[in-house]
Amino acid sequence: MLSRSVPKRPPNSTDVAALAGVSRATVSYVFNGRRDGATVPAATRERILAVAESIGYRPNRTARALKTGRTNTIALWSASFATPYYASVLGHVQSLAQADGYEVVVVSGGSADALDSAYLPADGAIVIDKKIAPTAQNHVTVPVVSMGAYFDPSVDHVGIDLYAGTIAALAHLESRHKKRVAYAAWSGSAGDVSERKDDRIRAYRDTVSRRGDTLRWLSVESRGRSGAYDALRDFWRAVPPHDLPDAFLCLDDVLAVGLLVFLRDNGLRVPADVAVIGCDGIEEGAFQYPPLTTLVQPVAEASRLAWRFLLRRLAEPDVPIQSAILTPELVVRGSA
Amino acid sequence: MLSRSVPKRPPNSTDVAALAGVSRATVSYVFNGRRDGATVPAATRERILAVAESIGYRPNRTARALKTGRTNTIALWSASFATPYYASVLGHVQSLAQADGYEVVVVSGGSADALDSAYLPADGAIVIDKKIAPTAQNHVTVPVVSMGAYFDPSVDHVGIDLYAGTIAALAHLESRHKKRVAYAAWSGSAGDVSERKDDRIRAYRDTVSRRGDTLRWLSVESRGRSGAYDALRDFWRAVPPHDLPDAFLCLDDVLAVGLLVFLRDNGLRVPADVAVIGCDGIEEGAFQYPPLTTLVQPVAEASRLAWRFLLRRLAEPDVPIQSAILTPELVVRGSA
DNA sequence: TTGTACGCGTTATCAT
DNA sequence: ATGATAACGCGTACAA
Repeated sequence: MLSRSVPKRPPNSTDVAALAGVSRATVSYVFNGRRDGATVPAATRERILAVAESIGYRPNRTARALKTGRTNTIALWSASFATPYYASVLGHVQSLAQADGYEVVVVSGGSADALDSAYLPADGAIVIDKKIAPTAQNHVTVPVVSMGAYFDPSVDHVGIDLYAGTIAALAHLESRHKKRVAYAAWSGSAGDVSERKDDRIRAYRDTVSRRGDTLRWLSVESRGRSGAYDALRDFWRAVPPHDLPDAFLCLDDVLAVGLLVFLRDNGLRVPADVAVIGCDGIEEGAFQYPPLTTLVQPVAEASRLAWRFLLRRLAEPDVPIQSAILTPELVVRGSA
Repeated sequence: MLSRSVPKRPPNSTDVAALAGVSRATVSYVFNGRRDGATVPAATRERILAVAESIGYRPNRTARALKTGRTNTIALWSASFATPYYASVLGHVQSLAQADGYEVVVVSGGSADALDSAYLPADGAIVIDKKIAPTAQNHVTVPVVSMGAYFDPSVDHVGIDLYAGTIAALAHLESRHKKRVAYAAWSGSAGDVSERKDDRIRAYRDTVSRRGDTLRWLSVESRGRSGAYDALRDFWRAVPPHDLPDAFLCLDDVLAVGLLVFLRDNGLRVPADVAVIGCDGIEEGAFQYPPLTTLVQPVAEASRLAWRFLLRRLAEPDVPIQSAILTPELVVRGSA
């Protein structure tokens, strides 16, 4: 006969109740208190806690969730978490949530359907740079906080106004006498870069058009620094020398780094020959050569607000739409 | 009378059953099939699916989890997700898991207790660079796959043998006639750097001692590139010039970048005056100036294996310990 | 303090 | 071959 007992069923409240000589209700009250404010006598309470401790009892989260309708989990949705900017948002949100007793489940790709309250075990969601709101069409039934540069104003949101920021960046380039500013962005699925609704792109389009300058686009197919590097290599071959840009405004810092390194590798002086401005403010940029001038997004603040909005909404489902618009800061370093 | 109905309770299987004129069991069979292989006739099946679709029914994940004991969620544990290497692991694991119908909940910090199966809604966990195994002491009751350079061989694991890799890096430095190699690491909580059990540090200690060379340590208090930068600044001031290292081996690439930039900023030639070797192989390193020589960890492969091990363990709890040890590759670029 | 209904899907067992 | 009945998983919270 093996001493190893049969695969142990985790202890449940019935076990605790039996061993402590009380009912399951009392066990529950010890762990959760009760609505009416009444309190379990210290003696019983201690006894129950002692038993629970000794057999390693902890209330089953799933059962609790089924009964209360709360999972104490939120979803964080972004295109990718392997990207420094989103990774940093995750870092912030996760530590805020964890501090308040919530778990964070990460979701990326897929459709809005994935935010189905029944299907995804989450009480709410923070969605980054994507317009997802509960509608009749999709299955999104949990409260959503929309966050980032591309946000949905019809739900709680923490927007970041990159329109104004981009204009500031363009003004900066103008002050440095840059005449041929190009915009560089990942091509993605959202149609041609030049027609994207992104605030950065709109601001570039509006401003440059108003000035009567030519719109110049660099569309980068493949994600990552090397994707940007390769795209610029091809671009540099394809475009006639007299028509090459003297500055690049980039959708994000990762892209900017790719361009920067290509320019460096090819003996072009940055910013004298070609200036580069990024967006996001990831630490890596400040450690580039030259250090990247960039539009710094207030990630910490945005995360804090997003989390606060979501927590509030969970507590008070009927509060009016919560809104905050933050502004990025143009940090001028060496690259422009 | 408002047309807005009362806050809608999400539809459940009883609703579907009623509208389709069948029992809840049949509804369930349509969604899950039945054990005995019997099949629901096409006619009824279509009817049920149509009803379900029309009222937006989807099986409640929590109830399902309570009954089956499966959440279809796994936990991924690491020290931080805001760091490029861990972020990249997350990216891989998340997309693998999602493809197999699992959600990923991210956990960091805290104690092993957080992996309590009852407390954390997860069927299993992948733990990176941390020794956490189910023991009598903690509440870890779910299967754990230990992954990374610092792993636990008593459970399923995908180890990365940085001992051998570090020796290769040291050999490389020797071939470049570097005589005074220092090891740079984050100080962290695990005691003095020089006494850490990390394979990289052990390999450095063993090798350099055997050669009869001096062990040189740079302990970095504050995380991030700028933490490393500042630490090296202080170090450079404190150490007498004739005793300064001519090479740094770094615990990871982020640290290496910080050192690299300090050296660059201070007119030291890399690698001629001081060589730098990192560890991890994050893309950023290849885009540094000079490009970072580094020990590249096989993240994609390791993630794939970890996920496969976990899936297997969930399906067959009793398989013998699954083990894989991968080797990193020293990629020589400009910095050493 | 306790008995008990409830949240909701699953599945073994029983009935046509 | 089809489908229904009912017990079950586990904690919560109301009525007593």
